[in-house]
Amino acid sequence: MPEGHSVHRLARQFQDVFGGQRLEVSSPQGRFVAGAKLLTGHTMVEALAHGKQFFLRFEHGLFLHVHLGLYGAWSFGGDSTFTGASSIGAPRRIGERESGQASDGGDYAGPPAPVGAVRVRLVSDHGWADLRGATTCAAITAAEAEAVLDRLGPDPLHNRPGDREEFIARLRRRKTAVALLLMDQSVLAGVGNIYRAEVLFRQAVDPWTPGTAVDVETAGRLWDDTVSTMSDGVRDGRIVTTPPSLWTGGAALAPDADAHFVYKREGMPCRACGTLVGVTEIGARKLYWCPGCQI
DNA sequence: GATTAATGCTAAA
DNA sequence: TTAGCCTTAATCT
Repeated sequence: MPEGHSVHRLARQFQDVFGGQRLEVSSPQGRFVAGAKLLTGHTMVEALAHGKQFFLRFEHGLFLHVHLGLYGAWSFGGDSTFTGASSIGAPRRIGERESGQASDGGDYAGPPAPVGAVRVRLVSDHGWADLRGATTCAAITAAEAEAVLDRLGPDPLHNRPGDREEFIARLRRRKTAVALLLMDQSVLAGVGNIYRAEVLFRQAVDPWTPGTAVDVETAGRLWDDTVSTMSDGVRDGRIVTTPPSLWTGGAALAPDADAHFVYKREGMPCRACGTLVGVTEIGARKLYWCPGCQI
């Protein structure tokens, strides 16, 4: 379920806590035993994210490739060089949250016994990470990693030179509905169902507009707003697309009920115009939108 | 205790 | 277009 911002946070956390560390790699669940053998005992030199694809590069040239899919998640723990145990990925209660077994003392005695179906366990001298429920988990070569990246569109969280123009071109090349194109990872890498709905609302774009009918200026605004809202998501560790003025009680943090404009708000009045928010299925996913604002 | 839905994607039909 | 993947939390009986 995580969108791109969660995967970028993962890459940052893996770089911080495992970068340059020699890792023991195992598969308590048993489904990744062969891959684990190829990686165990090697040093993780770099953690990378592009869209929702996640890679760990090891010093001998192989990569661990992970895609969390709909319900994958990592959980962590370790000694004081870790910021405390946490989990990132599918919601374990509300968004991403601390999983509660932080060990902040200096008496780290190794990882706990695996709970549930742990596909991969990584263990360093200072901590551990467990992966559950991922769609993709593989040990691959540099060429194979390159092939995965080649299929993807620009990632708004990288926002490299030329990315904005590339997105605009890819969006306007196809007559598919813009709501589908925003979730097409070859057009835009990292956006999922929440950012899709929220950015379309914020930019007042009709979700059924064909890509070919989106003007350059509007396409540019979609990119810019995606960069902005997803960057906030990386910083906050949750998706908040509403401004503080809409948070009840003047709260410093957005209450969950106030965090979105349309996502999961079907039947409730639009925060801007009062029209009831609608929901429909498109591409086997739910699309939320305001029939009043997004003409 | 059983069922369903979820921030996703692939491959088969 | 549909089934399936494989996990958890929330929502039912």
